Amino acid sequence: MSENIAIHPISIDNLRVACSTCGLKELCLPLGLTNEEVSRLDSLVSLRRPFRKGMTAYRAGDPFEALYTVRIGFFKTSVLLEDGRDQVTGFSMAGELLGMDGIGTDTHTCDAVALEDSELCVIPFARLEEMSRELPSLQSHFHKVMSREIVRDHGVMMLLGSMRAEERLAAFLSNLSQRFTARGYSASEFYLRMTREEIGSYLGLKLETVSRVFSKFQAEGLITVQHKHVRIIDIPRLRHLVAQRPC
Amino acid sequence: MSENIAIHPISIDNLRVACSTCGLKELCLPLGLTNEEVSRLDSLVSLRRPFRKGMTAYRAGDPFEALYTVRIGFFKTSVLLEDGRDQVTGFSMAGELLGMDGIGTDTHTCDAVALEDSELCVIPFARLEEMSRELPSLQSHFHKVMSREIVRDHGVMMLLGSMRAEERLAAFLSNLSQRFTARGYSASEFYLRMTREEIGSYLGLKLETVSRVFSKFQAEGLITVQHKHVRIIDIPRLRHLVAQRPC
DNA sequence: GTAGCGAATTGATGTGGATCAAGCGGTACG
DNA sequence: CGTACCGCTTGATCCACATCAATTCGCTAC
Repeated sequence: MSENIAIHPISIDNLRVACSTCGLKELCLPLGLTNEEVSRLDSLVSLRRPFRKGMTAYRAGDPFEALYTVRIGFFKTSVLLEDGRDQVTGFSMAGELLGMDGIGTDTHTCDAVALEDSELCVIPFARLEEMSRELPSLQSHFHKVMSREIVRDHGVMMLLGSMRAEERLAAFLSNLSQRFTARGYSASEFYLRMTREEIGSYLGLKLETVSRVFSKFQAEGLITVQHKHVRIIDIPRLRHLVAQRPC
Repeated sequence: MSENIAIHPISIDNLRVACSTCGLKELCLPLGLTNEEVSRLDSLVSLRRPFRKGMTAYRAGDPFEALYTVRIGFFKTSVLLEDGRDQVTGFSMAGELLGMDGIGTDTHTCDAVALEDSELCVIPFARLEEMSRELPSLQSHFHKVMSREIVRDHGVMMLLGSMRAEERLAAFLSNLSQRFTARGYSASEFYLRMTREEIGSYLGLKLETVSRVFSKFQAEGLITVQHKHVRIIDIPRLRHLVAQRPC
């Protein structure tokens, strides 16, 4: 790609990534680094890849080479059972790190699929390890990101293991709302990028149940839903629904 | 406890840890390091702490300072919901790393409780990060361990989100069997350290259901169970039960 | 020994969410 | 412009697991 730099300024812009000028700096890998450190990251994160809706960033079984951060768009990750059942393990939005499942065995163990037209920054993992040996704050931040992924997974286990359908969906909506807020979007109004079936898979419910609970929440004046468009009317009450006593 | 060090030589022996002479070298943090590197670890992992059954290594909310590896014994980790419901997120046995949940926020997010008299090695985290900047193979191995924890969590999500009770218990037993094998114990015969209720919490089932499925497996000649003692009669068939078509 | 208690088993009954089924709205495409 | 298909909603029925309840087992204490 470097041969284009001098020739096509526009595609340069597309391919050249600079963490130092990226709007996601505060959410993404550079978090907590000094300006000087961030500019060193620029040499590490040198490639950006576009994905059309439905395209796969990596699949279970693919050799692991790089981590990815979501620059634009929305991804789901899912694991497969031999018999075809699959389980959505997460949804990733701007600034979030993708691909950490591959580090342990040098092979990816899940699929990452774009839920809308998206763009990922590519972070060659060997170089990330190298650089994090030199930049303690990068090392520290990377460890924190992995740890938070573990904690998030524990939250999902809690949800799947001991919450009822309504609590699960309330937790899901409330989590999305928080993450949109952190990105400067509305806390109360957003478009779902995933289908009812994908939500259901993530929450351990069937799509019909997801749909019914949406309708119930709407009937109770908690939210309005029209297809993918959700508006949360009463955020405190939604939060309160999570972790309610079983009756 | 430190006031005893100079006084009772025996307790010194108890407290001094040497990875280089530890039988768990092949399972634990030193995995993949050269002898020379392992001896550098000895200075890092300088403390061993005993726990009686029921004691807590750390609780949600505790400040995070160190990781732990299980030297002897068995731990469970669990997260709590405000209303008192709790979810067992994992069981840890010899050589496994504990406490990674705390890295992300410098605060532990779950409880770790000894299920039998146990011993943990203490790994001050700041020093682990320091040393892993100097020893690439330690860094790499630590990243792999964290990644595998994420992958394991995905497996549990799969289990909780899309398996039936029998598949869950079969997966659980088969996983225990594998881990005991890796530690040189029998693959087919072992003692459960946890109660039916703890198994149930981990698997998203009630203790009565766990008990019933145990009985059913026994009636089918798959295993024998007597309280905590389990003997797997037909390991291939047990494996086959996991990820069976839904009917 | 036996009293007391927590863990486990087993049976009877209840229910939350799955499954099956029908219909609708939106949209891609010939 | 109509047709086909996908995603979603909603209703009727079913069933896997939860819940409630009664014993039993095995351990610890005294």
